[in-house]
Amino acid sequence: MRDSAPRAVTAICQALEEQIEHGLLQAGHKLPAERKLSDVFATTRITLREALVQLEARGLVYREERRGWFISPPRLRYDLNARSHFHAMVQAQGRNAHTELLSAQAQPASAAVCGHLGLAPLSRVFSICRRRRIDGRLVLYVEHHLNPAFFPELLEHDLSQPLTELYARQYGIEYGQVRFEVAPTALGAQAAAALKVSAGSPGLRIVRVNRDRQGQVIDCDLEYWRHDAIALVATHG
Amino acid sequence: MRDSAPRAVTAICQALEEQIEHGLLQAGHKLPAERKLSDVFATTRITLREALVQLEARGLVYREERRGWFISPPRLRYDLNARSHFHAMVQAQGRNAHTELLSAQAQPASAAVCGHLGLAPLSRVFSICRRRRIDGRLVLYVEHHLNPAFFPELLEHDLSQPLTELYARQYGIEYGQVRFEVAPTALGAQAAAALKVSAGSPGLRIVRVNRDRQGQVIDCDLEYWRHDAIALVATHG
DNA sequence: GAGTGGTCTAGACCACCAA
DNA sequence: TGGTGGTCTAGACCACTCC
Repeated sequence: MRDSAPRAVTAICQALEEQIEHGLLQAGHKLPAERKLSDVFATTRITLREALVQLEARGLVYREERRGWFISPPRLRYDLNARSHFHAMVQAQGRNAHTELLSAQAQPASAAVCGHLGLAPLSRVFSICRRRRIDGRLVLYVEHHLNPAFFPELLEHDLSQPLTELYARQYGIEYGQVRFEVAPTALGAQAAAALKVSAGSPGLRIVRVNRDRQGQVIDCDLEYWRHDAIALVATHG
Repeated sequence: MRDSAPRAVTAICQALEEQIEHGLLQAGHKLPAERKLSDVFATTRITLREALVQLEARGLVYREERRGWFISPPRLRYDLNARSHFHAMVQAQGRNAHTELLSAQAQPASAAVCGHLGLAPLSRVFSICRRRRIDGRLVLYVEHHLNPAFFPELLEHDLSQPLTELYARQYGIEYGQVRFEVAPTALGAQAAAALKVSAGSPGLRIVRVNRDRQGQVIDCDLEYWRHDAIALVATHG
């Protein structure tokens, strides 16, 4: 409980933290190479990396696979009450949003997805995978799984536009009730690769199950966020 | 992206995972010593520990400071819509809840707490620190900060009982609107010590700002959860 | 091609927990 | 008191990024 002689890791964390707080290192700025930093702090790479991993856990720095360590930008505020989509949310906070389509296909749904959508096992669904950036930084890997009953000929349409617009314009569907499930977990292989983070790094998993105005489940989203990229906000009562 | 020869860490993770899935290792069960495990997998402690840290990030195992590694129990479902308190929530899920009072005092509030409560800087508040267990496992460190205007002579009362009951019985106060802020982060020194986890391990921070039926802010809670102990659930619209 | 991060080895000492 | 986890050292090789 006592720190008579503070650990090396703690000392490194505090030093870097102070630099960040005083603005000497700014959001998005790249840190020096690990070997250089371990020289600066007169320690080994292993020890230095442990300090960086702790700062990563606290959300002060992040890494891009094989590219190095960077100073984290502020978290996006994700309001569960608001009915807005990613781009609107990001732009409302004065930041730049970008979405990239990774894949779109009809395929048999996983057991979990069948459960969320209330479909029979092995039902086919439309699955759309995308990744999203805020100010250029990869922050979100998301799989949309759509109940095909509501979306005939889905794959014929332009899927690079916001889905909510496609829903409204092509199918006359608008969101009603939304159910969220949120749990901190490690990013799986797919999400990690898409976000260019090392497999097993911490993330936040958000499952959205969306209903239309009549209360029917129309689709579900599996979102995998960099853990330090968002802060959820919700009001109840 | 390819795993021609899977990493040692990955192989260890998969082996342990399989044991857990097949029920050979059950919730709460303690794993063998790190040195023994590193022998079993013919690797070094460093490598073995990295595998354990990854499983920890995924919520499959957890550790208690200086006591070893254990298999994680299922997550508690924390329903943001429900108005129930910790004990009711835990018991409703067939598990055993326990609360321990760590401290209770009147003190100047931090800047963040003043902001949440809408008080002038350096206002005095009642601060109550507790830690909570599920089935004996430490999972939550929480600080309650109460606006003293609503709670005259608070410290005279029995603070080991559920606060909601105290509010209702002694002060005639019931919760109205609740606002949540949720962010994954590392556990701070205080929370880590209280939960007996190594400082800097991953956690989930939840801030609750509670209003009464008239819409006045009466208190706020700063909750620090073991990251693998809960899954949030919320419904909107 | 140089330099970087990702991964791994083979030890060591200390503080603390349990017996 | 013996064994454990927490911490740290001093290297190494490889795959990839970036120039």
